[in-house]
Amino acid sequence: MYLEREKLINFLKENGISPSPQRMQIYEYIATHDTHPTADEIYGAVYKKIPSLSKTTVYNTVRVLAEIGLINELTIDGTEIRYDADTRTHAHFKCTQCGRIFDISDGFDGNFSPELGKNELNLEGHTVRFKQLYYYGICRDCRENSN
Amino acid sequence: MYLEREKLINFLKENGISPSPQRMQIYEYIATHDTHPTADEIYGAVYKKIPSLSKTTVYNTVRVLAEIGLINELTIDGTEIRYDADTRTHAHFKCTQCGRIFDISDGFDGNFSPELGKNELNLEGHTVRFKQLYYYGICRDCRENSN
DNA sequence: TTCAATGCAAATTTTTTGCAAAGTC
DNA sequence: GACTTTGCAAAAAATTTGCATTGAA
Repeated sequence: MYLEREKLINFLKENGISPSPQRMQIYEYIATHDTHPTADEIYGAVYKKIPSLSKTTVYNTVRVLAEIGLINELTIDGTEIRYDADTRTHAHFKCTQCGRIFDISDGFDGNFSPELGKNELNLEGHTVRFKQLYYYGICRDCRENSN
Repeated sequence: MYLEREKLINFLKENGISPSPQRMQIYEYIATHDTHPTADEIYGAVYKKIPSLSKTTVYNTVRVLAEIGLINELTIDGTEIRYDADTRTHAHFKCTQCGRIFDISDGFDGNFSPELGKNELNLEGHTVRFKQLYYYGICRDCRENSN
């Protein structure tokens, strides 16, 4: 589902950016954690492997990775940006109690077109490049724990 | 579509919060501007009518208004929260060129259930209270101006 | 006079910017 | 050697917090 090392290196090179250890590790961390980490969380984890890492590099890298479409930015929170290496269109659910963000494979009505993101669409005269669907509520765990 | 003065006062009182001039003006500003203003923009505008206004009061007020459901928070941007007094479920389109945010009356596929927000829904075991659909792209004006 | 609401100042959090040092082709 | 990438430090932007003052019932 996510790019493996070989393909990642090629994809980066095709887009004119070099596969530095920092970039490889940052992408790998995002791709292997479905927690939709923030820049700070990415930094905290990758720092253990590359102690010289700076937050500036994390911010630079996630911007570059988002620009070439390797990851998506999630703005489900108003005050921090989260990153997702699963670039197939899917929705997200945020539990307002525990704060966790869950992937939702499809809109609840079965109509959250999974093909968007590849094709441009026209919406009331505007050209759509991308969309995000966010749900908010109480997750299963929090609901059951409160019983 | 938006609460007029009388109803606003009653609604605030019903929810145990007093209809102070600050709260009235802040709600009125959001309700009469479809620009989805940020706290800073609200402050800049309401400050002209209430020069003693502080940003803390703006932040306090928008939190309270959101809690009682008078306004919605938009997190279409990752780094700032915008406010919308139209609490009917509808989508938003953000132009990545000019930065403006447009109301979209309905999802492009006609299936963005307008009744959500009133009824709770179950989604893969989680309890949904609220949802937001955000589109990103180039607005009509920007597209035509670039020709 | 009690409690809620406001406002100032400082602190916190997230992200961005300027620039020098290090690495790459 | 030119160009890219990194990392530090400082700045900027958005939001929150502590607390004293004001205002209303």
